[in-house]
Amino acid sequence: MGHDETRNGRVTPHNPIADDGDEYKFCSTCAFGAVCVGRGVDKIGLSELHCLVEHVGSYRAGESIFRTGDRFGAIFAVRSGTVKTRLVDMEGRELILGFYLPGELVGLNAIHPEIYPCDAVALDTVEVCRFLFPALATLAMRIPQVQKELFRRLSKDIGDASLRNQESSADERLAGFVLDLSARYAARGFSGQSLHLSMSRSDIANYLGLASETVSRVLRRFQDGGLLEVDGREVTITDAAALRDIAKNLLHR
Amino acid sequence: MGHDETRNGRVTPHNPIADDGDEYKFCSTCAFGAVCVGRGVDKIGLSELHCLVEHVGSYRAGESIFRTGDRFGAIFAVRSGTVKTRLVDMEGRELILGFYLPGELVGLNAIHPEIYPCDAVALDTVEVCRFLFPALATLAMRIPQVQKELFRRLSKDIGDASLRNQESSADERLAGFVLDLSARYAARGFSGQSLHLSMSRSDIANYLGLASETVSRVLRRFQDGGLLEVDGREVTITDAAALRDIAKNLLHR
DNA sequence: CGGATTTTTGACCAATGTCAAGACCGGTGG
DNA sequence: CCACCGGTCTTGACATTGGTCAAAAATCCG
Repeated sequence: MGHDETRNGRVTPHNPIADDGDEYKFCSTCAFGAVCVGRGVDKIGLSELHCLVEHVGSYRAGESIFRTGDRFGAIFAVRSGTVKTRLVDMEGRELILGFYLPGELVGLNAIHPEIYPCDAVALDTVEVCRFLFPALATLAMRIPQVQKELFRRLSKDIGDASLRNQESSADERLAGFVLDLSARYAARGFSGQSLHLSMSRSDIANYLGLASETVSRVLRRFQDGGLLEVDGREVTITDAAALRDIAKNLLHR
Repeated sequence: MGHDETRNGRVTPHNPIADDGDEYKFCSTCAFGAVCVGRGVDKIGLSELHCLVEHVGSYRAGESIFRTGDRFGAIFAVRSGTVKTRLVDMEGRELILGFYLPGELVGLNAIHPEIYPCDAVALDTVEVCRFLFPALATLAMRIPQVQKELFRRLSKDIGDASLRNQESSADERLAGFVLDLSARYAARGFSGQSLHLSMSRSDIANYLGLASETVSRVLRRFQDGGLLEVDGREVTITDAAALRDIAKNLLHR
């Protein structure tokens, strides 16, 4: 197979993977880490949460974790790899809704319609934790921190999604995109300095509402301007301040 | 004051207002209507929910229901009028995040940061119900339907917001905008045929990521093409099918 | 190595933004 | 009642960003 070779050596930022945790520690990059780590969930609550989780995968690049129209039954926390969510319209065009890194939750938008309203597709080798939603909701009724964490995650996704809607130039979008990815890796303890884009240029373009040619051109311009180094899908940020300055109009968090 | 004169006569689609309901019926357009109406919430749960609500208002056009940075304490259901949420950046430019009609919930994006991440501003005379969030969350731990309804609303907002992100032409956006408003009025029992835009052209433009001039021009073109009648802020849809056809690429719900 | 796919680059063009002027509309005060 | 005023809306002329098309280059993978 060879797709998990990075697990043997040093964990690199290029293929971050959450450790498995145990009943008391839980996965360090886990979606519910905040619930468990140092926030006083009692051991019983924690182990109940742990019981409810099921590790699934690996998925290979291109495989679906769920598909549009599937009955909603669970939300998924990414353990390793990157997931994209997308819609495909009748003409076969794709619309990318989001990218999910280790520690992030996929499927929260499916609670309402009770079917998954999009596909979730692995961009590389992906492992996830599955939380059966009815069980999670039941647990949330007994453990306030679980309920709170769910509300928090849902609310955050609303804020993030609505912030993405602002009109802005290609430069702003790209700068914002790179900084956002960087911050999200950094938040989970990985390098925010140099990052691997698991998605194609056209996925990025689609997600940002641009043409893939534009993504290429802007990245090149950023590189020429010394803001970052681009080598294929490896990106190293060399002037974060300048990027932030370009993206500043995207009034973030 | 005279700002609530419409309550005396026939309720018009131009200033829809939710009725006050009672302990068992609840406001007919209430945010939690679905919880209460015909879904088997027991009378105790219902009256508890009712106790927790506080009617506030009226706000006049331009007044704020909450402001960016205020400590988060409550979510608001619009009872009458229209609310917009917006950010204002350092240069004083506005970014419109959304419009809220009677029956819709404002403030769900504030749960996560625990402060309101935007202003909520009345566009006309507005009345709201205030739900103190801690109390609501507590109630949600005892009444499954309340919890479920909260999850549902949060999840729906994620879906709606992320769907707004697709790149699309000015025509598609405008057609989609009008149809969306129309459907939302219709869902609450008001006329979806003819509607009043409580917001200025520049608010619409800002929300859709367009210039206000473009909004004017597209509306004019739609009118010339017989798709709708525009008279200032009054819009009557005359060819919904054609509008749907234009907006079809925005793969909706 | 060879074919497929992705990415880059260039030339061109259209959609939409910007700027500016004028029309409209509602409210106010003479 | 009318004239004026401020804001909003519309319309026109023009500029610009970024999309489209096409081809070359790079990369991937068997």
